Formats: sequence, structure tokens, C-alpha cells
Amino acid sequence: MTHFGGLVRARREALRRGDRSYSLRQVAARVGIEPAYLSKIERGDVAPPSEATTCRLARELGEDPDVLLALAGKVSSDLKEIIRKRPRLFAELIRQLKEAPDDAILRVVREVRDGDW
Amino acid sequence: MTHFGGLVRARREALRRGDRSYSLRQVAARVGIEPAYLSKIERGDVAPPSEATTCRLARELGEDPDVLLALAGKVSSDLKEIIRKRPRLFAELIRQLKEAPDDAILRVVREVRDGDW
DNA sequence: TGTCATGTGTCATATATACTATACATATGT
DNA sequence: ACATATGTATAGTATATATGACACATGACA
Repeated sequence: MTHFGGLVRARREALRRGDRSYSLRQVAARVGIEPAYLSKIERGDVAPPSEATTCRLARELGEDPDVLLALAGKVSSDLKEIIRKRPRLFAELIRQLKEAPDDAILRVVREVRDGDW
Repeated sequence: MTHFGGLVRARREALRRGDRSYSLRQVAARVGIEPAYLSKIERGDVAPPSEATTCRLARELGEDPDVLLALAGKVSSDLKEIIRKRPRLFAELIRQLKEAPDDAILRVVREVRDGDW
């Protein structure tokens, strides 16, 4: 399992090959954090940043925020909000799907998307 | 919307009508926290307790932990864990179901339960 | 009427979270 | 060779989170 910082560094260096502006310092500046902090994040020297910072970072790097948040050990607060509003229902559904294979879940997603209620 | 402490107090006092051992002090002792702390929790004088404490409290009061956690503004960490393992899939599913009526979600739950994969 | 239990007010604190600021050594481009 | 940019080491800090300890007033009960 790749750690958070590893992915960030890999993505940043990949982008940098085509664009000089993806140096640690410049990315840090655009994301709104100190370079020293980003450096530590990329090397796993500190815990992954807050949800807000993680999302700005994902955006900057063209990564999926949910994936980056997951690597940070977090779940997007908008998802949490949805669950919190109907805890029993969502808790049961999610636990039900714990062992389900990807394609089974995808089937459900599509079904729900196309379903008319 | 009832607040966390309100529900806890209501539940505790309800139980207490049939069982003297549901005093604030005794419940606190069984749950493993200080009475003063439980008092403040019930009156909303402090933020709801940690996930672990909330779950022990739910257990003691015969409440659904997911519901109590939701009132505490949290989502059970085992649910988060499930989502974190397949963030894209679950994120899409949950957002898809945001506006779905309860019975539509229930239908999905049943379908998944009975589904064979 | 004294003892014990009840709920609560006040103060204190440990730990985690989420960073900033400064300074420095090395590398790069001109 | 020199100015500038790069990544990093070290130290510090603000805020939130999650409680504990102790004292006190009131009420029940025997």
C-alpha cells in the first residue's frame, strides 16, 4: 500500500517532467502551505494534512480527492454528512457491501442511477 | 433535531424509571467516565465524547451506536474503513443515494443481501 | 437528624492535530 | 562564478479533542 506522501511526490514529479512549475516550493505556494511542510508530507515525516488541504492538493495534482483522502485515512466530510443523516440505513448498506466484489457494487451504482423513484 | 446529550439523558431517565441503577453516577461508572463529565455531556455543556465512549454509552443505554454516533457528528470507524478501502466506488454509490428515498435504499439493501455473487 | 447518594460547577490537563518560521546546504541556469 | 531556486532540518505554536479531580449543594432514606 502506497502511503499518502509517496503518491503526492510521485504525482508531482510526474507532472514536473512536463512543467517546471511543479517544484515542491511552487506547488506548496499554490496549495497555500509552507514548502517545509509539503516536504515533510511527501516524505511521510508528518501525518497527512487536513481534509481541506488534502483536497486542494488533489486538485493541484489532478488526483481524485476521495482517493487521496482515503490514503490520508479519512473520508470526505460530505459523504459523512450523507451517512449521518440516515445512519441506520447507510450503515446497513455499507456493511452489507463490505465483502461484495467491485462489479457487484458498480451494478448497484448503475441501477440506482437509472432507477426512477 | 435532538442533540446528543438530550437523547442520552432522555434514554437514561426512561431506563431509570424501571431500574434505580440508572443514575448518572452509576451509568458513568459502568461506562468508565467521571460523573461530572457525563453530566456535562447530557446537558450539552461539552462536545459529545469520543467514538469509543459513545459506543459504550450506546451499549449501556440500549441505543443504536450508529445513531448515537451520528448525533455526535461522527461516522463509525468500521464504516469509514470499508469506504477507505474502495473510495471511488463507495463515494459514487453514497453520493448517488443522497437524495434517494428511504425505501429505495432499503430495496437496495435487501437486493444486495439476497444477491448471489 | 445524620448519612449517603445525587447532579453539577469550576479548574486543570494530556494528547493530538495542523500547521508556521527560519535557516541552511545543495543544485541549476546564465 | 554567481544569483537564484530547490528540498530539507530544526524548533516552535495555536487550536481542538477528550477527558479527570475535587468540591459543593440538594435530596432521599432510615
